[in-house]
This record gives sequence, C-alpha cells and structure tokens, in this order.
Amino acid sequence: MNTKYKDYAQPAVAVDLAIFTVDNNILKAMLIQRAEEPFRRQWALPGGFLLRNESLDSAAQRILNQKTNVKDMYLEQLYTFGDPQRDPRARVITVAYFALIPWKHLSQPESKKVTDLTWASVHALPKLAFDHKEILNYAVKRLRAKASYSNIVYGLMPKQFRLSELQTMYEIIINEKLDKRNFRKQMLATELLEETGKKDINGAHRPARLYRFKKNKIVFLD
Amino acid sequence: MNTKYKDYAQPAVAVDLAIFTVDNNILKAMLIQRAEEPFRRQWALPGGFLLRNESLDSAAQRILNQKTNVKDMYLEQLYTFGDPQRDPRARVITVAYFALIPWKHLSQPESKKVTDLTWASVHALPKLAFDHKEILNYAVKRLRAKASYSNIVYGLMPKQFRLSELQTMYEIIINEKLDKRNFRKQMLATELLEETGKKDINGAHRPARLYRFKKNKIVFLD
DNA sequence: GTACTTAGTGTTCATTTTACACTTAGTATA
DNA sequence: TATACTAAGTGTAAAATGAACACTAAGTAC
Repeated sequence: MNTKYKDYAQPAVAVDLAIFTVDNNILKAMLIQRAEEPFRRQWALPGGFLLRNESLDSAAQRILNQKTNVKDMYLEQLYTFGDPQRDPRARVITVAYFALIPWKHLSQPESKKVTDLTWASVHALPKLAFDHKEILNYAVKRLRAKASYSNIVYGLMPKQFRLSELQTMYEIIINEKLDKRNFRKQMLATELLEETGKKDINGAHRPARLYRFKKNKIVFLD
Repeated sequence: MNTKYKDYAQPAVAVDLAIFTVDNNILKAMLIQRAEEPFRRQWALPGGFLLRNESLDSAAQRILNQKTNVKDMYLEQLYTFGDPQRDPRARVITVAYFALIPWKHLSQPESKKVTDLTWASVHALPKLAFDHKEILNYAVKRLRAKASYSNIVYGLMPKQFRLSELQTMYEIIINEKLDKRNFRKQMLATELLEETGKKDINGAHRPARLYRFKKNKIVFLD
C-alpha cells in the first residue's frame, strides 16, 4: 500500500430505506421530513449512518425498528449509491435497502402523532432530498421485477387474506389487471398458500375463504 | 444529529471485482495473490480502495483497467458486504462488482509475465482471503440467473462466433446441456444476433456461419 | 322473497416448449 | 478420386403452458 493515503476517500457510510406498503390500493413509500440542513424540511427516505460494530443488515433493521413497530418484515439490500456529489456536505455513500410492510401491521395511532412522517404514493412523489428519488425508483423497479418471478408480495399481505385481496395486491404491484380464474389456478398451483379454515364474512355477498402463506420466506418460481 | 459522533463507523470503502472469463470451456475468475498482510500470499479478488472524487463505478472501472487491457467489458454492481469483522485490520466495507471478459480479448503475453495473477476455475477455487469466496459464489449465482433471462453472455463472447460456440457458452454458464435445434431457433428468434457474412473454415467439416451481437448491451428477454 | 354483491369454478383454443434424426459441406487419407 | 470423418445446419409432431371467457353459489340489504 504505497498509494498516498490522502488519495483515499474517507466517506461516511449511510443506510437508506425504501419502505413500501399498500394502503387504500396504492403503493406507498415512507418519507421523513428532514429537520436539518441540507434539504431542511424536504422529504427524504428514512436512513441513518452506519454505527461501529454494526453490519449493514443490522443498520437497516435498526432504522426500520426506529420508524415502525413491525417485526419480521421483508428486507433486502438494494444497491449502493456512491456518486461523489450526492451529499453536498461531504462524501457519503449510501447502501440502500428496501422493505415491505403490510399496512395492517402498522400501528396507525403512532403514525398519526408524528407529522414528519408520511406515506406517499410512488406515483405522486414530492421533491425528495439527495438522490432519494433515484433510489426509490430503483426500488420500485426491483419490487415489480421480483413480484413477477417470486412470491415477494407476501411481505405486503396481512397474516390471512382472501384470494381476491392477493390478486389486487399483485395487480397494484405489477400494474396490470389479471384474470381471476387464471390467477387462482396459478397461485394455488404454487403450493405456497394454505387455507386457514376461516371465512371472511364481510359485506353483502358470499363469504370468502381465508388463506395464508405457508412460509414467510421468499420463494422463486420457475 | 445529536448522536455521539464516536458511535459512527468510519469505515474504509473498498471495491472488489469478480472478473469472469471462459477459457478452455471452464468458467474462471481472476485472482490476485496478496503481497501484504493480512492474508499475505493468499489469493484474493482484485480490488482497491475508493478514491476521493471517484464514483463507485469509476473505481470498479479503474481496478479493471489496472488488471486487464480490455475496453468496454460488461460491468455491474453486485452487492455490498459490510460485516464488521470481515477485515481483521479495520472496518472495511466493500462494494463488489462483477465483470465479464471474452478470453480472446485478454492479452495472454502480459498475463504470463505476472505470477501474482491467475484465472481459477470457479469449481476448484483455492482458499481465498477475507470473505472473497462468499463474494465470488454470489457473483456466480447472479451470472447464472442473468444468463437465463438476458443476453448477458454476450460479455463473454468474442466479436464473432459460431452458433455452436454460443451454445457451449450458455451450457457452461447455466451448467446444463441444450438441444442444438431448439437453441438455434430460440437465439435467432430473439433478433439479437446478425450474421457477419463470414464463415469459419476451421477443421475437417462443413464451415460455420459467423454471427455477432447487434448491440453490445444487456437485453432482458420476456 | 327479490335484488345485489363478491366468491368460486372448467373448458377450449392458441402459443410455447420439448423431443428427436438426417442431410450438407467441407477436410483427411487411402 | 473415392471413402471416411466431422461439425453445421435444418423441420415436425407431441406435450405443456398460458390466455380467454361466463355462469352458479352464498351470503346481506331492503
């Protein structure tokens, strides 16, 4: 190592999260209003700096726990953004993660108290701080892609659900209408679901069987 | 930012590369023998530290240029590894990339001079420094996956090639035999190839048409 | 009890994928 | 120069998959 040390970047390392949920049939991402400069009062992805003796995954999990009270959500590393100019203060590289949370699992009262946290439709995002719009768009792309070759949407579903709710979830993510009969055939053929035995008696119509995922784990379909 | 600054990690940021080629029908990765501690004289992935004012992509490209004389090779970010214990010296997080190089494009004379560089079969790897075996295995996995839903193998092919050579390349990457007629039908149906008009007259048999990729760019198949 | 709503179910047709074997065009050599 | 050898190049039928499509079932509301 005979390169001059001064040539090495001494970046801070941040972890930023694209946390998704589906509320009211709209795919939304969690945004935090910044309290400090730079980008004071602008919306940004939840994030923070990596701590000593903390792995990247742990940092992502820690930030997630700070903002939600949900356990066992889907979380995966997305991409690392390291443009030298991405933070006006100093050199910061950020390891982006994306997470999925079922809307029902979020404690609504808590998120109502805070005004610096919002869930914004990914189709109508405000101006975002840093390169966070790029990160978020990349996360949406990844989510869409994975929805089409895995069961990743389990991360957005409540513990039990009607098949029609699952279909709607898929339609929201991949952004196209699906055929009811084909969808049911295909989903049941994956063997990833099981009936809970319970029925959802809600509304003036035939009750629906409730299903759950056998395993809360991503599975790739062939 | 009222967290104590001492709590923040001040990691060095490295960029490590899994550089693949196929030589003698074997998928190989470039390894460098370390000259210094830690892991002195052990094999490791080529890599280096991120410089000031250098993006992650640029750093990867720079390291690639140091080790090869090839331009325009396929390069993509793979994953970021940040276990606090992954480097015994200090906290180092590494952004891993993977690259593809056609064997023919490598300048053989140069790589013969150096003894601290080798191309090792990914099926018979020596002990590797740090967590580089994990990184390399992850890269192989990614390459396999992408080969099945994109034209990524273009990055391993010479400028022009016989269809049978392309088929062999696919077989090496995805590690299974393919049907000649079906393979040809499917490849030509993608419209990603074009005939060069030339023929490969080599060997005691019918000459083969030579093809090339219309674009040196990854394309995802449906 | 009639209207309304969503749940739940099969079949046909089109498309895609798979399996499979012989002819072609050159070189080597007897 | 005829024969053997090698890899190149080609089509079809069967099977599996995917896409399109409409009615009955089981509850609630009025």
